[in-house]
Amino acid sequence: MLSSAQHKTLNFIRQFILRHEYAPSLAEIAVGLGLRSKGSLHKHVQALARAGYLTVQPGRERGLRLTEKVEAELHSLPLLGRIAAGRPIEAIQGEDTLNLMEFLLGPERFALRVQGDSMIEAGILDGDTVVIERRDTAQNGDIVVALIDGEEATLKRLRHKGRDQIELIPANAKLAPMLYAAERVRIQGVLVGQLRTYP
Amino acid sequence: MLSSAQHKTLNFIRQFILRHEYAPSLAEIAVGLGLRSKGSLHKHVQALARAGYLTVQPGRERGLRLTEKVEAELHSLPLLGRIAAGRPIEAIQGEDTLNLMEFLLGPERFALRVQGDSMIEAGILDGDTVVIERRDTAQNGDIVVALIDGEEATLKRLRHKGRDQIELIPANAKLAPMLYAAERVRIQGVLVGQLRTYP
DNA sequence: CTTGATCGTTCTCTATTCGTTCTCTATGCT
DNA sequence: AGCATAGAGAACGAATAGAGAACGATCAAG
Repeated sequence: MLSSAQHKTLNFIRQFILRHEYAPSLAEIAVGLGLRSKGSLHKHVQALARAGYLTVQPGRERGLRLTEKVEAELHSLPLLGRIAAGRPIEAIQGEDTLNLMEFLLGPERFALRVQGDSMIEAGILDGDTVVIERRDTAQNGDIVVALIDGEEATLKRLRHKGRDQIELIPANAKLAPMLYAAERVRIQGVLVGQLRTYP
Repeated sequence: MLSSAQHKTLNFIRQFILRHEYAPSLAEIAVGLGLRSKGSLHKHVQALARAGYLTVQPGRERGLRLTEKVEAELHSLPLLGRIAAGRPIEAIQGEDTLNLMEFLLGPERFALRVQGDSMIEAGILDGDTVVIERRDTAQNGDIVVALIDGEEATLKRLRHKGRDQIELIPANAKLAPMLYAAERVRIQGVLVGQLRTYP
């Protein structure tokens, strides 16, 4: 495992390479990390090379290369910034890496694969994977996994109607909301995350 | 069996590693647990090591490591199955855990936060995070990060029109496709993944 | 080929962080 | 009471990080 300083160094290098398409010099890393000398930096880089995260071409200027191991073993991706139509990618200040684990993992969470188009207008498509946090209550507007009559499970937006009715609302204009007596509906969990891969 | 204090200690260490990708120091654990000294913590850590939950590299700073078994739990979610309207959750045979790292991480990938609604009909909403794989070519139908005139970056679906024109197509009926001379458009990467969290 | 700026490498020195160990005290349980 | 467990606090030495300077290699421009 990497020390704190090594970790920061590696992340900076990763991000620099993605932005510039060439490796940073030691001095540039030092500036980027707020250091005033590159003596110790050299040690960190060597340690990273020894640990297999990058290769150095000794003596060569900007001779750092990332290994494939990096992304596979770190849990994070460089977060380059914000993209909006019509503007260049802007850096998001204060955030530079996205820790996927922290982003989606947690106690009492599980994943489900979504089938069907009933939540399509909420941006949840057929084939997406959703992350659910196990909970037996939810608030109006939450998207929940609900079990109806102990038989049918479904992913819908929830609304409490009065004291003892529950409405499950699909996000699809073609489908109608469904109204149930509260005792027929058991909430199994609340949607907390979602992910999708593209082929 | 772990004592209450040991359990809290282990949980904190797991959380810390999840967030930082390196181990906490004893002092950091102490702060995290609300302790004012690290004397007894040392005992707990040793006990956890003896019980097989983690290993310590004696003397080394931040020398705590989670055991493989503990770490594997940390990287994945249980994948309970498939959910569709009108049926109970069905197990997906052959798959029972979802390893987030394999799912979205990979070499030459980075993340961007999406701003705007131009891809809303593709299920990409304002505020979503997209995972981009760096590539300079793409196929028809791919969703790409394209740099126009070296100035504007945008996330759109790509279509080659003839030999030297490129069309960038938003997924929003309110917006029109844009046609550019091929040399004005540089492809920076291709969309390979997407994630979203719900509050 | 020569030149000069850039860059990697190495070394020494210093400050800080950190693990480890002890002692002492407080608390809960049988 | 007796015992096990937990925490406070201090002290020590080891590990680590950083500053700063010096040197020689690298590389692009003339």
